[in-house]
Amino acid sequence: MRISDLVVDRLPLYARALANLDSRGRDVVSSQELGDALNVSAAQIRKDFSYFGRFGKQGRGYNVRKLLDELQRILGLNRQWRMALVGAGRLGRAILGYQGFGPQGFRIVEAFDSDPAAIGDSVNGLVIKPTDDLEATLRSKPVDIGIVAVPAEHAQTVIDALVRCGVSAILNYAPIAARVPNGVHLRQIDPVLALQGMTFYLRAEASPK
Amino acid sequence: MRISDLVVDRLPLYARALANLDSRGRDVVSSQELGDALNVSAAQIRKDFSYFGRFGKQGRGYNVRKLLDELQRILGLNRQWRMALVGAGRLGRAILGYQGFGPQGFRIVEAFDSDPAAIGDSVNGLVIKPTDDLEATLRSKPVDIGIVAVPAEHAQTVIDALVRCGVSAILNYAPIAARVPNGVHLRQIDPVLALQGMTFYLRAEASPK
DNA sequence: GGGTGTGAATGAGTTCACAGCT
DNA sequence: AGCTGTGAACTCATTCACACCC
Repeated sequence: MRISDLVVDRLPLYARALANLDSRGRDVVSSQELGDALNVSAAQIRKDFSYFGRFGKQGRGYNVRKLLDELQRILGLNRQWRMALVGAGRLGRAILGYQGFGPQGFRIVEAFDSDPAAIGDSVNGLVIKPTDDLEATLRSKPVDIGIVAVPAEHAQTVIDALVRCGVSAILNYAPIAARVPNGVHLRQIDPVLALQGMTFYLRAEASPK
Repeated sequence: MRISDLVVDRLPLYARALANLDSRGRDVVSSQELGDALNVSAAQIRKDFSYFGRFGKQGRGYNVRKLLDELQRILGLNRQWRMALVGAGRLGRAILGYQGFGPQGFRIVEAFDSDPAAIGDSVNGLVIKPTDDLEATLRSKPVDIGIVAVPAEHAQTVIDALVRCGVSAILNYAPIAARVPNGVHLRQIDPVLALQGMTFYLRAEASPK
């Protein structure tokens, strides 16, 4: 059975909320309560879970620990994921320094840049390699996920190279509408787009008369 | 008439593509061609535009410059937007240094942090003020948009403070499901969620037998 | 009583397909 | 001939509402 992207994208949200509850010692939760915390309807949550199994107990709710385990298994969060970063400029270095990936099992194991001034630098214990070596490096030591933080004009080229190395999930920070072949997953981090999506409403509301 | 969020979120994408075409000297484009470049169907694009007016010419297509102007007007991109950043740690400083906001009319005009060691630092010509002064500062010199880059545990408090100051659009980098009152717009930048949405598929595909 | 799991009903969003302008 | 603009058809997603179980 085909599960919608929208459903899949909500699962990590649920997992995060459950991890919070778990760390606070909570052991049972209802779809209602979970939904209130996440701005999602209780019915939505129950339906989403129902695609994967029956994890709750009628009259009681869900066991937090058990449900969290299930979600982590479903999402593949119970293992380490190896990532390669391409582009080690300002943005790339901020990504390298970001402390939020590790605890969630995401580890950057290679970093590339094409600027001779950057190559050889050691950031957070990782030595920056020349982008020219990307294909050779990733073919001998594959990664699961690619992170693209190069200027817009080079992003598609880099993405194509990653795909050639068998990377089938890419997190792209460059502001372009990237193309990837079927079977390759792509997510976009694009703050400007997010801002522009909001100014539409500000514009409308800011004119009271 | 009520326009869907999904439509609004595609408009900036169109605007960006048109700006590219314009800068390359192109002056007419069809919905087909625009769609091919963005992985959106031609019908979708025509329908999206139709909510706002009739911008094309049958048999010819759209005038790039004119359509871009219309979209910029609709999205409010033809003016400057004042933003306040809260949280000037690693992430916050990377945001302050990001070169992509300015050219699109987004300017960070205030930066706050609660760490005494950070307060007073000058980053990119902007002096970091204590978060305690946030409300006083923003009440006397309002901003349009707030950017939140504080640790998860403080994010909701900061968001509430911004809302009290009349900020009605917030870009949140903290990994929480934030709550905002009706009429306040919120977008989330959350790379970990994006990654976790992809590992679901990797997990499934990685087990061939 | 309380809360899940789930078909059925509703609602939203996208695509179709074609009339009509250039 | 070519491409827009748009109702109508369709597909996909969410909510409803209730049988069922703890």
